[in-house]
Amino acid sequence: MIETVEVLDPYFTKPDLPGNFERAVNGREIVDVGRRGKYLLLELDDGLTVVIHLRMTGSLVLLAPDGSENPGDARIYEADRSERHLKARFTLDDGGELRFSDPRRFGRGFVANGEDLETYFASRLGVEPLSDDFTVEAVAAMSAGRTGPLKSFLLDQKGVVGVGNIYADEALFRAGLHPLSPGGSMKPEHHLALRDGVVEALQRGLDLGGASIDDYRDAKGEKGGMQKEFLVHRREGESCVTCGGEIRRIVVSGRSTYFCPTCQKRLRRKSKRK
DNA sequence: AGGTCGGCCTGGCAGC
DNA sequence: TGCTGCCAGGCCGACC
Repeated sequence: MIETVEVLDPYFTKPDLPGNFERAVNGREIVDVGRRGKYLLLELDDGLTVVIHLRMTGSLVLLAPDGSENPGDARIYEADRSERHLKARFTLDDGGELRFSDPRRFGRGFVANGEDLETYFASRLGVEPLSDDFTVEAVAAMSAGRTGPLKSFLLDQKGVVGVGNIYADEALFRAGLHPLSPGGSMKPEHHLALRDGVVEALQRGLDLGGASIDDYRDAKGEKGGMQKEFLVHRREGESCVTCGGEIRRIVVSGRSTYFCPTCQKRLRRKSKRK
């Protein structure tokens, strides 16, 4: 049970007021924990759901009641580290503590009922890439007619959810697709390659516990290992693992984008039928 | 309507 | 040393 929640930075609940968030959460039981896209969900015993988005630098760390008995533990390291940027503290009745901290103040939290949440997600989020719904046909359907670059297509959460800048680069490299290729230029073999590239890149990230470039830590305060295995991301000037050529960096829709010009061939826009 | 871009934020770092 | 300015990026709203 959550005994109390303290919102220490009103930005966390913006545009709603911290008091509303606190009143809705205080004294409630967490009956389930879930996720939709990049949104974390804490389902409460009265049907409401706490929704938290970490954005880039937010972290949610669970301090166990016995955490302090184990100096040197990553959780303790993380507790110290998060103290400076602590935005919300959930005090649990077992003596544990759930902390949301965020140096850049981009992360947000709010409370919503099931119906509102469905509406909220329906207008923003598409298919889960690690579900059975992420088929070749789905990729074909959602990319059809798109003229914008593939990179933008992957970053758009209304198509596939959960893919951010890192995994978009890694997925496109795995798929052998150029980030500037128009979404609608893909043929069936490219739909398959892109689907597999996205799934492989995300699965590799999960296996390695995520990518900790600067801030990312898991709920126990541990770093991930994905950043050590980037194939292209943040590797400008380094050698391609496949062909040995030079990795390039360009900017696509305002985001740094890394790719291998040799392995990732640019597709031409489909010409209109006469 | 799809696509693009700037703004929100702050820490870290390069450059002077 | 200390200042300025840029970069990082998920999402949103404004604009074309």
